[in-house]
Amino acid sequence: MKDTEAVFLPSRREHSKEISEKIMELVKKYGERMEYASVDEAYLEISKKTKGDYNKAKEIAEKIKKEILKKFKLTCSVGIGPNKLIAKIASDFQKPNGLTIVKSREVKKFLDPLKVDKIPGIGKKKKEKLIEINIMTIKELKKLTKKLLKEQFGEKIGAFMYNAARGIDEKELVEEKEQKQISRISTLKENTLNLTEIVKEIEKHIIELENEINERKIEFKTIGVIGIDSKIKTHTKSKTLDQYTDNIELLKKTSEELFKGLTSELDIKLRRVGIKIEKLREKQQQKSLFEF
DNA sequence: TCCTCGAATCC
DNA sequence: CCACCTTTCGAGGA
Repeated sequence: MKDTEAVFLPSRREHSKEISEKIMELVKKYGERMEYASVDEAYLEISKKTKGDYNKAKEIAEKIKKEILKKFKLTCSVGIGPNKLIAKIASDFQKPNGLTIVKSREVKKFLDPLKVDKIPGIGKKKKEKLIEINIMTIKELKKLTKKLLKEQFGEKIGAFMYNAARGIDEKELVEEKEQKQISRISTLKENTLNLTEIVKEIEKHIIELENEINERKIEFKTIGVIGIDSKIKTHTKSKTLDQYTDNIELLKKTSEELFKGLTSELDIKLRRVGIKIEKLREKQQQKSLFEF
């Protein structure tokens, strides 16, 4: 049984990605601009079309939901709001198959009673830290000063939390996001620190990366390896090359060296190992002799 | 200011 | 719920 599942998983993922792309295409026609947030999430800008009329926005949302249901037999959840943050929280509000509208003047009323972790970016850790100081809801979160939030959570995250609690989000839609890294990670059959075993596992990932690198004609400048030990602690090592490359042998060699360094510093066995390339760019035009 | 490492988040 | 994947941030050092 397990084997069967394993065989079907990759193809199913491919398939769902295809469907996702078709749905995204469909959605995009309803707005002015769209941001692909993930395989099953997108932001659609309709402010010009609706000119702030939420009734119009609602009609659009209903049409989208209907068309997706008809063409793909799938339901989806939609959130409508004055900015991406509110739209996102609204879309999470009723799931599945929801449609939540939050007008500008309703933002405060909508956010106040929600638990802090409804804000995207506030997960388990920040939630716990806030609970420590008796902050559970967004209304309570607003009692904290920007200064305190920055001290406790850092400059950027603190400012973000301060604004998010007030429904403030000025971020524009990003239509074309460029991917910044490609990684693969997997769980070992048995935990180990043995370099040969690890390299064997990483070999598989490198083959996958090689395909992607070739298909997309990209180059990378940084190579990183990651190990997660039996206590679920993360260990990483990375190396930035002095030039961009698409050399797979170099990727192999470098990752092995990085793992050599990584494992030598550890006395706890690794459970999962992975590899990543970052600082990506389109492969440059072949240099002409002249340029060379 | 860049690099490295790790934590946290999300899907 | 877990495994996997991506991104972003922060700290510390070069």
